[in-house]
Amino acid sequence: MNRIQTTRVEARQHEPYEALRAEIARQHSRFSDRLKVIAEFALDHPTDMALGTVAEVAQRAKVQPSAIVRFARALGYAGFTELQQVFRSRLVASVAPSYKERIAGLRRDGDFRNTKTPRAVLARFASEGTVSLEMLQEGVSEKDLGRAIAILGAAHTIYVLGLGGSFPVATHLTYVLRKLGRRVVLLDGLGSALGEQANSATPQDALIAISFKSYNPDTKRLFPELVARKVPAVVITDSLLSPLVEGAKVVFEIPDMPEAALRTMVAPMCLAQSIAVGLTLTHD
Amino acid sequence: MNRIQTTRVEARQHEPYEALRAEIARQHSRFSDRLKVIAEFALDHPTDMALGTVAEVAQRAKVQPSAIVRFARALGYAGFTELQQVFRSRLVASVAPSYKERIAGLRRDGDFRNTKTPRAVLARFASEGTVSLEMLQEGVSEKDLGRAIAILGAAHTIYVLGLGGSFPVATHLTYVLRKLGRRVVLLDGLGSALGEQANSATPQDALIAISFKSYNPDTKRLFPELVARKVPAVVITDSLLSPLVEGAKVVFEIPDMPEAALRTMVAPMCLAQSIAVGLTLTHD
DNA sequence: TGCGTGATAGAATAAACATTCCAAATTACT
DNA sequence: AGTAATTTGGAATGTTTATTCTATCACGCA
Repeated sequence: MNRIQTTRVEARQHEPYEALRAEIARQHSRFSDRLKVIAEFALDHPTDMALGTVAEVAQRAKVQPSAIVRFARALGYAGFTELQQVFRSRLVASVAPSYKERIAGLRRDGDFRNTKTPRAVLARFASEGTVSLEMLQEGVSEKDLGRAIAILGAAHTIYVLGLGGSFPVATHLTYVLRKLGRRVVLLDGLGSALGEQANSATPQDALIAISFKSYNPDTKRLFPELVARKVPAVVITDSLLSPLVEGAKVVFEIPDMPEAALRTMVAPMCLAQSIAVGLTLTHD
Repeated sequence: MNRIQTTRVEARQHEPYEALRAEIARQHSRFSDRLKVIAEFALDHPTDMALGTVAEVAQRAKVQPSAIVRFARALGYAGFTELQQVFRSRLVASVAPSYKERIAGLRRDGDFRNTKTPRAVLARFASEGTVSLEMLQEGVSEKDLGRAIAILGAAHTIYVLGLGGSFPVATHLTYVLRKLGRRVVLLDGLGSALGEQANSATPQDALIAISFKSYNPDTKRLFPELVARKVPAVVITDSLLSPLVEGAKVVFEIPDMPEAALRTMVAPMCLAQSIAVGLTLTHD
């Protein structure tokens, strides 16, 4: 009985499931013995109801499979399968809403669809940026950050690789690192000397590479070379399937947002800055 | 809100699913075409993988059911059913919004003040970024945006001036503008030729200049020159007392945040991007 | 005690399902 | 260019799974 009240708080999020709970509670007294057993089991073990087969649920609830089906029918469903969908909706609702769902939520708030005025464009990019920052905060682990900082902190010289759309991130990172007194080489490919710029990198140095879809060809080419030369690499990219993942010591994954008008560099910039500033902590 | 954050964190700690993600990423390059498609689908739609039947998943991923099974076997599982258990474990792990998580969430929020761990640094910068994006949205007027876009839209060539800490914003703006097919000159001072780079600017062109405290000396010198030559100027800076204000046609003021550890370029980046994309609207 | 009503267990059945198999197609190799 | 090897699509297969059926059981009532 308590159970029903306490979960009420979340009722709005998974409506159908909560409605089912209420219905089961309401009908409980009218049920036959066996149905009562099943009703209690269902309220206590919603996850089992969602994922188990009829036979499994029956065994756990210590009843016959047919009783489970009768239970579903008693609640007005065509069969167990239909009832199970409701329990599954609870799982789906509880899982961390993906980028897609969050954006969908945002769109409902603002008038995102009609990106007709400059102001709306700004609003859209600002919102996307906010979401991406939130996701960044949640998605980056203390462990990865620590390892990245350790690698860069131990480096004699830090090589920064970020071309094309990622170049602003690279320049910003370079700027901050230099402000903090680090030796930094920005691999900017100036004079088509990208390879030569990276020639002096050794295993005592470190590489931090930034690249997103569609990955810059020069980045794609140079990164494996440096990895092959045993230069420890920290990577900021958009997918574990990125060409920069193989051989990297640490990978920060910043997934792209679906339906984004244009990739926002807000999160990568923020992460880069955090890594750089994080370097100062180890030296206190 | 708490729930979302904590489940994300837990998901990362939750071994089997994350291990599977890593394994899929590791093997991705070795997979055949069809298997690659499925691998990407699996990473993108874990919930579908958890709850769907082979036929459903196959349909959604636009492959044959048999390919799904082959995918599971390629990863070392006996079949799809076994693979699916791993995806289901993610759902199970994400449910259970117990008091445990709330405590974890609260502690993170409490950690906010003392910026001692890399994670706290990230949290701080991300929060600052979020705030600055909100303020940007509120502080920028439709009118200024429209005027800035009109000026840049009418320009034959757009000159972008942003040095020092603002250089990343300048490179990003340049990148986006060029993607959109604009003629852009990035005044980067390469080879100490800043003045020469700007020589060709005329009143038919436009200048967009970005600079923040402490204002870059070269920017401070060059900007008035261009204004004197009647090049219409749009400015992004931090104060109306900035050296870039005099002579500017439009000024976007993005004040520095009090107690900011380091100026975040998040808002300027976002504004720059919005202006650039806003240019496309007038041409529809 | 005997009859009737409804519940139940367990087997029977039918549907859904994952998996396997094989021919065709594509790719790699000689 | 020809052959082997791999990949792929789609139907066939065998298994699992939900559902239905029926005989039996429990219980209330006269």
